[in-house]
Amino acid sequence: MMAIQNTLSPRPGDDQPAPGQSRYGWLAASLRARITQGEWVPGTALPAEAALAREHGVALGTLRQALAVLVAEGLLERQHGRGTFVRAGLGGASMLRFFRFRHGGELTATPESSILERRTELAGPATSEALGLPTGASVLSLRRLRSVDGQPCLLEQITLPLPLFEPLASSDTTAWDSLLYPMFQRVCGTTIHRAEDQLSFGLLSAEQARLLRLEPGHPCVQVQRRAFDLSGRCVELRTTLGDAFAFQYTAHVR
Amino acid sequence: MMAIQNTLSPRPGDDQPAPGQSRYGWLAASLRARITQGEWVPGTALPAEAALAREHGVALGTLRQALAVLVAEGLLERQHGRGTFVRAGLGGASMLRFFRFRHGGELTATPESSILERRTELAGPATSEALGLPTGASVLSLRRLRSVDGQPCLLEQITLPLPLFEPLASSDTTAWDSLLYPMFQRVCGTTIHRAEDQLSFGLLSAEQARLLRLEPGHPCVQVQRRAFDLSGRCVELRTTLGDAFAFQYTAHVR
DNA sequence: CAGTGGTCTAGACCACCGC
DNA sequence: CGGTGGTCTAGACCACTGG
Repeated sequence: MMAIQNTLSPRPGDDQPAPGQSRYGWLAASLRARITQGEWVPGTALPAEAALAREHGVALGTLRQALAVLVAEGLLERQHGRGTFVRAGLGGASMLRFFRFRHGGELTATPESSILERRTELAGPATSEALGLPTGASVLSLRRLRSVDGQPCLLEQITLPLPLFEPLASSDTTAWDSLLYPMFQRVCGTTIHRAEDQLSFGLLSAEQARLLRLEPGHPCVQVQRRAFDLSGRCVELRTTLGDAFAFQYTAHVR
Repeated sequence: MMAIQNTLSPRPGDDQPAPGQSRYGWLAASLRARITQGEWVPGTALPAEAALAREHGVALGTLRQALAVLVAEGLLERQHGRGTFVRAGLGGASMLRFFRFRHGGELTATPESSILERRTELAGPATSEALGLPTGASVLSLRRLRSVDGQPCLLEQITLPLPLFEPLASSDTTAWDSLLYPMFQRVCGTTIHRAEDQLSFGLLSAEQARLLRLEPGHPCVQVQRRAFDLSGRCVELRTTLGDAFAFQYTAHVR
């Protein structure tokens, strides 16, 4: 005998769970879509387990398994007794995980930021490939110097896809926040959810050295970042240079 | 009314689960202990879920939750249809995650190894602290050069606690494997389960440069490793130096 | 085919949070 | 206190692995 589908069909339109997938996997995908499409904004709470389970016509355990997937992905955060929340994006000065700079005596929380240059330009083949843009698309190109106590410490080159970051193409750069990601969120509605940072080593060019107040040829660490939004799309390319002697990072193996 | 304990008491000696802990948490701790004490050797399979659940007098779901904890810790590995296995320790040349060296044209799998020096010495305060040894304990100190195609690439200083690594104090170092961790496992019965690598930057001393066939003052990356066995005890300290221009690493943020 | 882990259910009860 | 997520049970059935 055929399995009964469910006498009261859940959420008209997303009835049938399993082609080749598990039910919780399909459920997770369904919830993921509702999150990335902004049905629940970062920081807000989802409906309770029981409500979601009823809505989708599954057992509590199955729903919990789906939520566990999204928690593991870093999309959700659960708090006992309070609820299930969509996680806010990257907040703090995440480049500081690679460098230690002194502010007076203590370690810095957030360096100051100053935009040296802002240009609209056409993306080269590598850039448009990385950002998933058509060839010849427009991007916003930024050069930025970050300082601690007026002392320059990090030099950055940032590339942003342009239809998306249009609001930043004309606003007053001297009024920008020192943290870009929360501003991306507020001004462009784009949440930076995760990033991949590729570290390598090099020597400063004359111009780079001048901006960082170091000697030409001074050793530096280069961080090449690709940052992704909630839906997994790459929405920022960034190259950061900092004094190699300020470099410090701890990696965990296995 | 008091809860009935379980008419057939499971595993005499470890009856009572919950002081302040969940049952699965306590179960996980119990299984973790049996693993670290060698009841199940790395690579071997545990009894089936059903058997373990019966043995401990818990429901299947609860036992699965306990196993999930140990899987997340990297202690166990589960394979659908095959079984649940104790994971083997770190195997490959894990330092290569930080450097790219060329072997002919391709990237290297495993560099050759040569022991430059082996000494038994007394641990200083920092060393005995890190290894959890009493002050004045003996340790084995190694200096080791690793090469690709006869070209030196990594210089290492390794410190091992001595009662544990006694078999290595006298054996012929020229016969040692190029990978130490599998040898630790085979010869000393110690499994290296995880490690913490602290990266920083520096310049080569004259002697270091000579061994690596670079110039004195050449930029280098220093990896300070603390490696841990299955029970979480630190059993190796290692400092590795390599050409900064060969450095490359990708970090994932959030 | 027998044995393993993976999925799913429908409940009960506990622990935490905030009002 | 009511609402939230966390723990636990006792089953049934599915999917993969190996002989």
